[in-house]
Amino acid sequence: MKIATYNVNGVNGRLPVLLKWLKEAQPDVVCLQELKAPQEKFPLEAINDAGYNALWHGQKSWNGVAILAHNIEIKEVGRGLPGDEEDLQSRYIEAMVNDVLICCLYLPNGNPAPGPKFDYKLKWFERLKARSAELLKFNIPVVLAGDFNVMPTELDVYKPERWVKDALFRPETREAFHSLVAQGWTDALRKLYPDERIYTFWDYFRNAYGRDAGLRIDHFLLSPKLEGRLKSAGVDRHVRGWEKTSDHAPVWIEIE
DNA sequence: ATGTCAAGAAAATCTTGA
Repeated sequence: MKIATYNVNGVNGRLPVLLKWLKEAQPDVVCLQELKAPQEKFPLEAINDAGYNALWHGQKSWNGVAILAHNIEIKEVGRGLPGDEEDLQSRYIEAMVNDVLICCLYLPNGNPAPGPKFDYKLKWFERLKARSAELLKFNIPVVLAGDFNVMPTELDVYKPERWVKDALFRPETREAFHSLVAQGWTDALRKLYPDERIYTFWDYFRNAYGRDAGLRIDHFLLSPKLEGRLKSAGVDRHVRGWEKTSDHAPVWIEIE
C-alpha cells in the first residue's frame, strides 16, 4: 500500500497539478492539507473521476484536510483534534483505510514567534501528543501523516542558523516533535535515509526551489505495528517544479 | 525587510496567512 501526504496549498487552485500527480504516482491513500476551501467547495467530482474516494474537513479561506483512497473504503474515525472545544480550525482528520488508521494533520505554522500563534502551535502539539498516546495504546497500525511545520534536526534545513528563531525550528518546536516521536513513533523517511538531505518544501520566494533552499516539514510517523512493514519512501520533488504548483512536494511511503 | 502565492471582500486592488 502506497500512502502519500501532500500539502496542496489550495485544492481548487491546484486541482490540475493534483490530478496530474495522482495519475502519475498512483498512491493508494493520500493525505491532503491546506485545502483552502469550504466544505461544499471540495472538488469531489474530479477526485471521484480520478478513481478516488474522499473524506474531508473543509474551512473557508484557510486550512482544511482530506483523506483520499483509491478503490478502498474510508471509514471515518473522527474530525478535529480533541482537547479544545473552542478550536474550530480544520487541521485534523482520522480514518481507517484497510487495516491502517490514517491520521491526516496540518500542524499550525506558529509564526510570528513568540506570540499567540506560537502559543497555539505548542498547545496544538500537546493535544496531538495526548491523542497519539491514546492511539499507541490500541496497538494497531497507525500513521500520523501531514505537514507538521517542524524541521526535526539541522539536517532538515538548508541553512539552520537562519531558522533558529522561526516557529518551525525553535528549540521548543523541535523539543515538542522529539517528545512526540519518543512516545514510540518512527520517522519513516529518516529510518530509511538517516543521513541524507531530504526536503519537502521550498519557499516561493527568491527562487528557493532553483537554489534547493528547502525544508523537510512533511512527515510520516509510524506506530510500532507499522514500522516493520515499511518498504520504501520518497519525495516527488519534481512536482514542485511544475507550473502553478504548491510550495510543498508530495511525500510517500510504501508498506507491506 | 524582502520576496511569491491564493482566497476573500469587494468591484481593482488591498488584506491575510503562509
